[in-house]
Amino acid sequence: MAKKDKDIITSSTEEKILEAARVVFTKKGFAGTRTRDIAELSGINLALLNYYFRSKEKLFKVVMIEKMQKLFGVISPALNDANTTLEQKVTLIVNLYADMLIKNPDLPIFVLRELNLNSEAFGSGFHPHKMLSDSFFVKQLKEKRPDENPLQFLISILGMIIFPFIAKPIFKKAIGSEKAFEIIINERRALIPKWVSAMLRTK
Amino acid sequence: MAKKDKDIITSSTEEKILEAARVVFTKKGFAGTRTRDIAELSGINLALLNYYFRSKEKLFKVVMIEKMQKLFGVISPALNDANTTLEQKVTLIVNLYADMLIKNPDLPIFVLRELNLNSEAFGSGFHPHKMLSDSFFVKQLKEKRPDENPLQFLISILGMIIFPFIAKPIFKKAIGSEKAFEIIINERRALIPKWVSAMLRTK
DNA sequence: GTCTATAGCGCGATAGAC
DNA sequence: GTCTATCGCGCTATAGAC
Repeated sequence: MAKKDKDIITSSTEEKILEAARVVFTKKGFAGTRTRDIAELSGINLALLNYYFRSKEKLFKVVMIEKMQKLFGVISPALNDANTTLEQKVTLIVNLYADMLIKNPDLPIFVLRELNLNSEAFGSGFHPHKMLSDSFFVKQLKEKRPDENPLQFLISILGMIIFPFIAKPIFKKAIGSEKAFEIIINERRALIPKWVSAMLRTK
Repeated sequence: MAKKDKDIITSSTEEKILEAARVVFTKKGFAGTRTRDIAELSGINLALLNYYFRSKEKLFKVVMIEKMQKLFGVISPALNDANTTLEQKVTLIVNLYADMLIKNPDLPIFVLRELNLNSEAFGSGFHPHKMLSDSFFVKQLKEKRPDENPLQFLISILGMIIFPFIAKPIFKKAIGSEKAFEIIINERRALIPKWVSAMLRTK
């Protein structure tokens, strides 16, 4: 037991800081965030934040890794299920993302924003591209479409379900309320699998 | 002639500052940018930046409006051409975006990042959703698919062509070089129109 | 118009009492 | 562990000479 039992008996203060950090970093990005705002929101003092996490950057990295795992880990079980067809996997992936992203609409723009701003700083440790490329899903795509790059389908599927959350500020006015946005997303749960099936049938 | 001829005889200094501002703001975002960096890159002094643009924020807004027009304006002529079919429009839109985004790969993440960070600050003046919703392209979509929301197709088409540029840091390692990325995008010039045609034929 | 110098403030981080 | 107070730096913006 190398890590003590910090995972089980989580320090309440540490968790309060983390929870506030998640909110503020997500909303304002790393550069736009002031540690004072995190301290205030968590109801503790600025000094305590540095006592627990040493620096703004170290605190950010904890949040960033969490968020990346959330964004890419969600579909991991679906990608590698040997007992489902290609079409079933697409349906599952789309629905898993729809569920998770409706609850966490800012997650994709947060992760992709920070990855683009700081290309190298967070490359270590977590490799989403391997998770995708080595998946059973990609293997099935190759079998069905041996002459095409499976990445092309992958990009399209992820783009169709994730992009609306990133481009929300643009479509917001065309859509109206938050509720209307959710209706659009919920419609896509059925539309995208139907579309992808059609894409997989083209010659 | 209300605007003088500034459009023609552009002040060299002003343009030098603007050009540097485009580079730095795009790379680091508004919050991550220091006006000192812009001054240094443009080869002028920090004071001169404020002399021409009054403040960091005002300079940013100039750049932001430019970039938004570039991102959403490219397809404007294609969207409203009364003499092309739905399929032809899709092909044109995809190719116009591929051309422009290969030359400006950071443009989408820049605009969407800043719009998401500052939802209200840049809403005034430019309304991409109207450009899209009121277009002849959407009218044609409605005719072909009267029972479906044309926005659903629009989101998918834009997502398929724009998303890879936003998610580049993720796929980068799976793809390899910059050249390989461009090959993927160039393949999509033919793939996406073919796929969208199939989508439009589904029942 | 362009520069140097600096005002004035807000930031991340720390010292040190409790 | 938690606080108050403060350091020291770097930022945007401006004053003022040329």
